[in-house]
Amino acid sequence: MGSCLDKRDKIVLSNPSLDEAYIAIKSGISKRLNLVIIGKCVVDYEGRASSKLEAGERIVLLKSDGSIQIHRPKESMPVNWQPPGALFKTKLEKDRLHIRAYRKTKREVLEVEFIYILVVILIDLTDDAEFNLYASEEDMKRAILYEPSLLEEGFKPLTSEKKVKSGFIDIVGFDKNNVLTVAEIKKDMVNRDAILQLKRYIDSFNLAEKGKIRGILIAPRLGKDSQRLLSTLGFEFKRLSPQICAEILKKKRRKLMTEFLI
Amino acid sequence: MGSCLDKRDKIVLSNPSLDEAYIAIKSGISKRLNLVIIGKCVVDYEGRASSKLEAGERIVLLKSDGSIQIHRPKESMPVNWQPPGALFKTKLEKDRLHIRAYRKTKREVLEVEFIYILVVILIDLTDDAEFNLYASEEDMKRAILYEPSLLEEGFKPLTSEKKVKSGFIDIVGFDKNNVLTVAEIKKDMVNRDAILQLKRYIDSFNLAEKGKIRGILIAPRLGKDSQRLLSTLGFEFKRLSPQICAEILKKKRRKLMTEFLI
DNA sequence: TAATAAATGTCGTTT
DNA sequence: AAACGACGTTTATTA
Repeated sequence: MGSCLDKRDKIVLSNPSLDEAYIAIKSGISKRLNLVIIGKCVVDYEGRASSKLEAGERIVLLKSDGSIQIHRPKESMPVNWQPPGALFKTKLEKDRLHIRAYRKTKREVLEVEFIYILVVILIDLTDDAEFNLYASEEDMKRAILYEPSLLEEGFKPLTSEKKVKSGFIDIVGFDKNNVLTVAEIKKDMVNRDAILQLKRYIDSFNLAEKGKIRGILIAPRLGKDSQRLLSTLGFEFKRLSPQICAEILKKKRRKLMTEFLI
Repeated sequence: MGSCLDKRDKIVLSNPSLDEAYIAIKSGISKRLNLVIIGKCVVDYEGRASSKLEAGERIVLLKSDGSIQIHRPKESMPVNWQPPGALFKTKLEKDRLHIRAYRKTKREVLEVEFIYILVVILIDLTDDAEFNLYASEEDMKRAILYEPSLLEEGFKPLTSEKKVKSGFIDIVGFDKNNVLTVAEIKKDMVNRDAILQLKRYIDSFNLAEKGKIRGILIAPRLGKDSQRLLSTLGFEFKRLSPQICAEILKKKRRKLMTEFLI
């Protein structure tokens, strides 16, 4: 019935016939778009367990990575789903629109059988943003500059960012024995790349200094395989979780607020 | 821009202005409808943890029970969410449409800040259907270990899992005549593969024992073609439905709870 | 590929 | 509201 087609790869159908919906959904799946389908359906699942959901009106999400979720009007979790990597097939049969999601690896099948459809949306979404739980690397750096003992007792940071040939160094300062110390922060596990990056930074200091430089990798975890490379290069690892940094920053904000009020 | 209003309590807006979207969303929240909002947004969460998601295009689901989920175009789990019982508030400010979901009990706040909106759907969905989940093979095994008579009167199971060369045996024990008994569970029909798997398990016992071993296949059904192979190998079939196991386990949970209280 | 541990787990049940 | 267990848990990491 209602249909809107824009410059963007987007189609919105309101109260489509099953035929119209079928054509749209089939094309959406083949184009790997994201689909939202709202309608009355029956859902069957067969795999690790089996389930049967009788007819009712639901919101179905098909994502471009091959994941599917069936949402009832209540409850935060989908009543049925299939993780990424499922293969979608759709067909029109006996006045029902079927969507199947297979997962070969686990031998799981999810089938949604639509009796009528209220809305169909096909849309191409762009989302490359970073998701930071607790604190970003930037936040971790801020926390260390505010509370240098997070890195080590007696650590004295220099300017927050020092440019060297190969990029920007996260943290530069002097330890309690006044030894030049360079640190690289990672919000996830330290891997080979992070260690080599720190090496490039340290190599870019001039030769005279190089012997006296401490290299430290700061991260919540050290990859098992990275331990050896770390030792080889003579670097150190300091465990620091984004959670703790987030709390330090929260405390800092509170402190600033209090001081302001005095 | 595009808008469709039908007899049913349903509104679909395609490419609305933030003002149009705001009016619709506000009314949808107050009427406790289900909302689907697609658009570019920034998401902040502060509560048990904290998180920040930079701008990107996402699908946001607001349900009538006060739950909210933000879905990125990939990944089956929402990147941010709030369980049922949250309080939704929306406001228009500085060319941004804000939606906040508070959970007083856990002191959690989720904020979605829309930069532009591609689609808004308000819809009243009806879904009173029953959802039935039937047991998995693992559940069937648990049920038999809890209530061995499901397999046979007088059956005494041994350890829950016995490792043999070819894998793990589902059930091992002694029958009422103290004959060693090995059972393979299938939640569907018994087929050729299941029977041969049981054979491999039994073959992996040492020769001296082998003569005295009973082999039993436990499943809701026995495949027509499998009867002959079963007889040839001297195995038996015990009908057991996942539904019954599911009920036994439910009873067990209740009983454990009661015993705990004594 | 399988085993193990953590999760803003969620969900139901009972205290 | 808090505690405990189960889940088609999911997700990530390690062997």
